[in-house]
Amino acid sequence: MCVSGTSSITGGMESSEGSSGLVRPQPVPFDAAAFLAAAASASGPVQNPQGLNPMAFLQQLFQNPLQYPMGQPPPTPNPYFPILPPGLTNSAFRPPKYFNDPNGVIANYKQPNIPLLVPQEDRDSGNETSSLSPSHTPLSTSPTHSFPSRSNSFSVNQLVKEEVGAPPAAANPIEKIKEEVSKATNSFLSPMATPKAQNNQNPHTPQTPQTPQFLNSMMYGMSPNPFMNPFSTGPLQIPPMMFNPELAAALASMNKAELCVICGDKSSGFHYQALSCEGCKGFFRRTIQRNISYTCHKQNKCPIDRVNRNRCQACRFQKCLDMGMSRETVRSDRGPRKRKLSNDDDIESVRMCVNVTSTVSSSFQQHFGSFRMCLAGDSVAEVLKISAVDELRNVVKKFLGTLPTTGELTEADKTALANYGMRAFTALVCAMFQQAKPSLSEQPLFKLFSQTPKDLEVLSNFDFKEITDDEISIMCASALVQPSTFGLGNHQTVDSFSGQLATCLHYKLSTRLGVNCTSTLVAFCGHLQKLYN
DNA sequence: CGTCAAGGCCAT
DNA sequence: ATGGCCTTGACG
Ligand SMILES: [Zn+2]
Ligand SMILES: [Zn+2]
Repeated sequence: MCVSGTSSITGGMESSEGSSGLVRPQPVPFDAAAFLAAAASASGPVQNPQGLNPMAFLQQLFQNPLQYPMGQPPPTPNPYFPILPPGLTNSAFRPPKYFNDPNGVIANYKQPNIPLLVPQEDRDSGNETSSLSPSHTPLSTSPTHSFPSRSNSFSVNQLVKEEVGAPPAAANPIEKIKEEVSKATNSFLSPMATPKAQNNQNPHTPQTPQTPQFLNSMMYGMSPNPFMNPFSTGPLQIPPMMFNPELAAALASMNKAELCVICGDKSSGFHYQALSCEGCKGFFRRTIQRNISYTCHKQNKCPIDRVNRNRCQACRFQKCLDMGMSRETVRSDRGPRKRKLSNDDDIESVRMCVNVTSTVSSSFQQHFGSFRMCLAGDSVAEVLKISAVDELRNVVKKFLGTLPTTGELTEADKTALANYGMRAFTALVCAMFQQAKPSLSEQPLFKLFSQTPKDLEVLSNFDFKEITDDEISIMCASALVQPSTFGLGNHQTVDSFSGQLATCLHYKLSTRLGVNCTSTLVAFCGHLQKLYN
């Protein structure tokens, strides 16, 4: 069941040199007909009893082939596969009633707060900026300070817009942090990916189903927006959504939820976490707000439908609860919802990036050597001298052991990450060094590539020449910390940390590339994903 | 700015 | 009390 450390990447390939190579994992065949039959005959949300490959199901839907980006199906059946049988329209992928979620895995999924290795006590003492600056050369063009610190909109126009403001000299260290924040706001702090469908359509032509904003909620229960983490698989552990627009569209179209799950009237969206009509919404709110209790005068079995829903308040309220309406989401105080993000959070976000980056970067250089120093001098980075897969796996596991959060994973999980990510890791390192200094491709590490030369081709589309050591470290760590790894015991931690790494990379790129950081990050993530095919 | 999901309003 | 429609505020 779990990925053992022995032989999942090193296949039985005998290369002529006798060195073990990195083998591309292959997708396994999938019996789509059997799965569709099971789906058609099911009366509720379909379980995935055999742990079948979800991508193959979607492939059936869309004749064009989709690649399964993770290479292999999950080793254990995934009971949360949320595909409904055709014809079941009143579907809402919300816990607790619409998922098979007996243990509340989805309903209770939350991103944990990851403790950082860097202590935070001197957060106000103002020495932080020194760690910001070394690799941060101020943008040559005039910085864009005059943007509001938190923009509510994200548009290309705004990004492309040139600002010609004089940079205010920031003497106060805290001002410098704020300056960092505001500089990063329009690139680093804005959404990484806006998977907008092309909406240049004629308003009179039938609209192709757009991906609703709440698709993430439907797919991921209460988890945070997966679009913010390009690597996230969500608790369902399906392939990263960012690179599967078809997957998103398919699930969106299958989630045409129109009816109130309580009375069957036309629904007006989610209310108190249940798909419901205006009537049931108001009824539930009044009941909770005024703390009313009802009694059924029959057997607590009154049918609730559109015409009869007012016959018995007790049974209606009970059905509201049964269908998943939550008391907690009725606001008791009249006040507005609390905002989740503030300027302080922006500062905190930048601080997190700085801390995580410095930890990862120093550990990376300690284990694998410095990219920039290798290019500058005659010394060859240690990583390039690695000649055997087992050796690489050991160093990688040691590296993972020193990172925040992955250091706390079990040995088996670290092994799983190393096995899954080693190929991409090697490809990244080789591509970086080769691009910057072609003569280095004589080094032993490149020999591990004899079986998969295409990896370097894939990465040749990405320009690594100007890259910094910090960025390399984060990129390589990202290659290893992939939530789509199979057999993880602690998937949640990996998912979360992969998001932090992506955020760090986004931030680092923003200090070097300004407004181009987002597109660069997305491009990198896209290329990286191909290495797991 | 548009969407989602909260509360409020008020004719029925 | 109900529920169709409106306003509001957070979020992306
Ligand atoms: Zn209803
Ligand atoms: Zn009743």
